[in-house]
Amino acid sequence: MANIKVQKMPTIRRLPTYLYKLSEMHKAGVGIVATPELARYMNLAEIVIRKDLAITGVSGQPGVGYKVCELIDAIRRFLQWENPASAILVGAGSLGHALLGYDGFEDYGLKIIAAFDADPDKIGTLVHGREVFDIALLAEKVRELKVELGIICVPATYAQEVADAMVAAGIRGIWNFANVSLKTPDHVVVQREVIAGGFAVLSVKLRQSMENSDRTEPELKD
Amino acid sequence: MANIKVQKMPTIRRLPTYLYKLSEMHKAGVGIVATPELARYMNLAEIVIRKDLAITGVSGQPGVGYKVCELIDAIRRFLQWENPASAILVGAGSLGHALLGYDGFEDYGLKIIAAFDADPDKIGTLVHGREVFDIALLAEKVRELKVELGIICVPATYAQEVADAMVAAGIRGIWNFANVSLKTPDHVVVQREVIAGGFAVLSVKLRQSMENSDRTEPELKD
DNA sequence: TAGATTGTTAATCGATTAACAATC
DNA sequence: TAGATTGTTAATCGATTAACAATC
Repeated sequence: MANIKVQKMPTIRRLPTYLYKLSEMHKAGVGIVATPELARYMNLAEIVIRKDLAITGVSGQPGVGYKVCELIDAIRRFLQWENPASAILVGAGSLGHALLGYDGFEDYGLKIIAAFDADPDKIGTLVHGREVFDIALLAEKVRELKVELGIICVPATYAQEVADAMVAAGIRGIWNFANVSLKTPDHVVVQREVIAGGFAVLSVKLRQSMENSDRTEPELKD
Repeated sequence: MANIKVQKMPTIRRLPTYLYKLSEMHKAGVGIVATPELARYMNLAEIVIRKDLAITGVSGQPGVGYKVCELIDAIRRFLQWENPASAILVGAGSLGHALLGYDGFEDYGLKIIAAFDADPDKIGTLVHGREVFDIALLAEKVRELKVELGIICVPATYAQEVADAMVAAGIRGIWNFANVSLKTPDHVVVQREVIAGGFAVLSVKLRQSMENSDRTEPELKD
């Protein structure tokens, strides 16, 4: 099952955004940042920012703020992004392409070093500089390259067998973009990404926004 | 600010997954589904499933289960996915391609009808059957095609100006894949998608999994 | 009637928010 | 000292889980 429950999920999900903003500030030569500025950037209340940053263990200076560098280091340490984990990606379709093309992952402790596919037309090609191998070579390559993570971008129907192959090859963590919940042994961790889930939230927000405007501006028409 | 707060977020995020599974069952001719089966599929406790389904308003039959069709309809109604909303997408890079290429959105009440980009090399091309227009034509096309939603897939630096253009053109909802929080007027709803956030969660899960195995199998070595 | 499942009510748990003292 | 911000403690709120009666 590998049913690890993570606490402070909302905070953890925001950490990459802090990291991005802080890196920008660092590049711009800014050394100190205080809660109000981050609150404005994140569109969140100040108290949320302070609680979020507390998770990393850094302490700021009352009346002043936090050291940008310290925060960057602490977030990267908290997420274990100090030395990038190497990953392989299975499924060189359009989503696979998109993930292979995203440079930002390097900053996020993720290095996708190879791709795999079952389609003979794709095997042997290069996608954003990474070779696409025959899926049959998965186990071999994973062991050879000492890969820890697997990213699944295949259609739902094939996702479980790909996961099984990854597990058999010794992978410890799976980032699953396919539309199924995977069954894996306890020592393998799975994170499922449901992009449509975000769209569902947007849809509900839209409905609420309509309802609100109906209530607050009822007689705008005449 | 448009700071709409949505309750039962976790449930809402799972609805598309139920919808997918239920549609599969429907196609396979299954008429009734009970909690235990969904619990197995979702890797969740039965009580979670029942609470999730309750949000849609359908009532099942004790001892039997829920009607698959009823659930499908109710979920689609709840999310207002009965008649698809039309959307335009800005930024025909690799992520834009991936979203344009994802067929599943049709089932999820989303119809991306056109794309926009600033790159002259991309303008005029077709991506998965949709034309890529000059970003300068955004307002015109949005009004002409009566578009309600905008999807932002441009680099963080350009995201705010794209959002401003969308708002000016009359768009009511923005799905934002760029690495910034957008500022929009109150009547415009924004949903930000931080894909790296999922990876952050995976990273924390991995750490916890390591810590667990350290604790439970301490003397495996000898 | 027996077995299975729903759906309600209550209990627990964690996350969010508020207030404010401590610190620079 | 005055102003700003941190970080702690407590209060509120909502989500998750458990127990079980009601229903088929």
